Amino acid sequence: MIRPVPSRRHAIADDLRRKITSGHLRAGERLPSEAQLATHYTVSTPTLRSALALLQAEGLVEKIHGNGNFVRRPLRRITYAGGGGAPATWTAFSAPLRMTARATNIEATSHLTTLLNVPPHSPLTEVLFTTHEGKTPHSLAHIYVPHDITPATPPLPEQIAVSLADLRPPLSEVQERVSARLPTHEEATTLRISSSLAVLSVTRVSTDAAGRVVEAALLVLPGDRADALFTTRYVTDERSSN
Amino acid sequence: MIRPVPSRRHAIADDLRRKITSGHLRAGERLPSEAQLATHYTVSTPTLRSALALLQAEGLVEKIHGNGNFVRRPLRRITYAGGGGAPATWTAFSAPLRMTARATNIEATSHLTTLLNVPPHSPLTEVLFTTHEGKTPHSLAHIYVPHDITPATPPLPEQIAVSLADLRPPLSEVQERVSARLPTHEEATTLRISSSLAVLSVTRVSTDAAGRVVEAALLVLPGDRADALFTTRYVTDERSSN
DNA sequence: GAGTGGTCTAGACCACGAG
DNA sequence: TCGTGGTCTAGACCACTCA
Repeated sequence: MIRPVPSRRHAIADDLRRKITSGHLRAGERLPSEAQLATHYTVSTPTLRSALALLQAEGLVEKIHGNGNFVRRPLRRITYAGGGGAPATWTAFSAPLRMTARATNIEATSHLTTLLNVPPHSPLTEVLFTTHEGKTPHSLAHIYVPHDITPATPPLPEQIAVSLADLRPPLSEVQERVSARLPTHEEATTLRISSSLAVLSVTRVSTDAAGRVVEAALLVLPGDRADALFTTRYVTDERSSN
Repeated sequence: MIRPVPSRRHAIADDLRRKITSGHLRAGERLPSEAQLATHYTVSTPTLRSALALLQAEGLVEKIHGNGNFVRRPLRRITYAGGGGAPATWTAFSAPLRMTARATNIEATSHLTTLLNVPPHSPLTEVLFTTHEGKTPHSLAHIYVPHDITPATPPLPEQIAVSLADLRPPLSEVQERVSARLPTHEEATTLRISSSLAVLSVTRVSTDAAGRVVEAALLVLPGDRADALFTTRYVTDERSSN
């Protein structure tokens, strides 16, 4: 049942992977051109390219059109902390990364109406976040908040956190749906990842005590450097202290 | 910035996708052979195959070597309910699917020792679960339990649930780490999915009130038909400021 | 054995990036 | 402009499935 022929592209990918992980090829270094590699391994270009595609899908190699193939720098792993949590951890990323935000006012359409449980054309504030480590993007987030909840002033993530923490009917439930999929073309280019590298997609819906959806967030995290952590604690019924 | 050339393979994939979703090609139906499709679209076989690879990665098409390409049956979506929860929902899947289990006694090695926080060579019970809908596998789970916790009798999931629910130091914390990645070759063949289809990987660690790890589970779910749901409820402190 | 998909070749031509 | 990767061709041969 086990395939005895590892196929050339896997053999080549294994060899290159070993050279990368063992340090013979260093982070950020440019690989020889595909033509050179093809002659070195005595395979045709399509075969060599399929070998590189494997490494690209693993996040080990980054291809830059017209420039070359590069050993991907080992990026800091980021952990999305689920469960909302205290306002201090609302940004939900364990490490402080450079963050950019851009806000626009939109009207609810299609799936946003069902997600936020609002009538069509309701005014919403859409905030697009991206986090970066250096020049490389780390994550992508679309956050939607009903317009009357958004502070009129700059929509930084902390602002939203404060707004949500100060809600008069306080936040009562956070629901997070997590799925794994391949990125859309837009996500792949924005995150600078291969379109064959899996992404972690988190849809977060926060509801206040009155049952109103006060925030919906669509997060996209590259699978090779991000994961999500959910911790559930049980209060044992023997009301065990603090 | 927008690519004006949709490339042949995308055009072909779009056409086939439309035919599938619109019902012109029905679920379970076999597509024309790759050679026929290639002549129909007047492209070479590698080009046509790369178009099929796109659909395969989306979970729309299943390739069966030596047999043909088939329209994938729309499978029931399964939702993994996070947070452990009551024993009744311990199996953590919303729909009752056919489930098979196989148990073996092993000794803790490498990352299992760190995961379960036990010394090397500790006796463990490993249970391998697979869930099926009909003939197609739906999920894959490796569950590890310290040997002295496992009931000596058949290791069905309910048994484990009961064992954990009856622990004398009760279960106090469940931690779940979720990531998105491509499947290993073994996972891809076991789940009968393309190795380019993302999977959702959940590592669950359950700890009792004494701080002992009583269960570790490694779950693998196909990204095209599974997601994980986490719900966090807040006990609102009613003397909040106004 | 007939027909299917899986892998690979040895080129060609196009699109992009840097100098 | 030049070298890079991106796409595609028109085959060949192998491996698998089913009758």
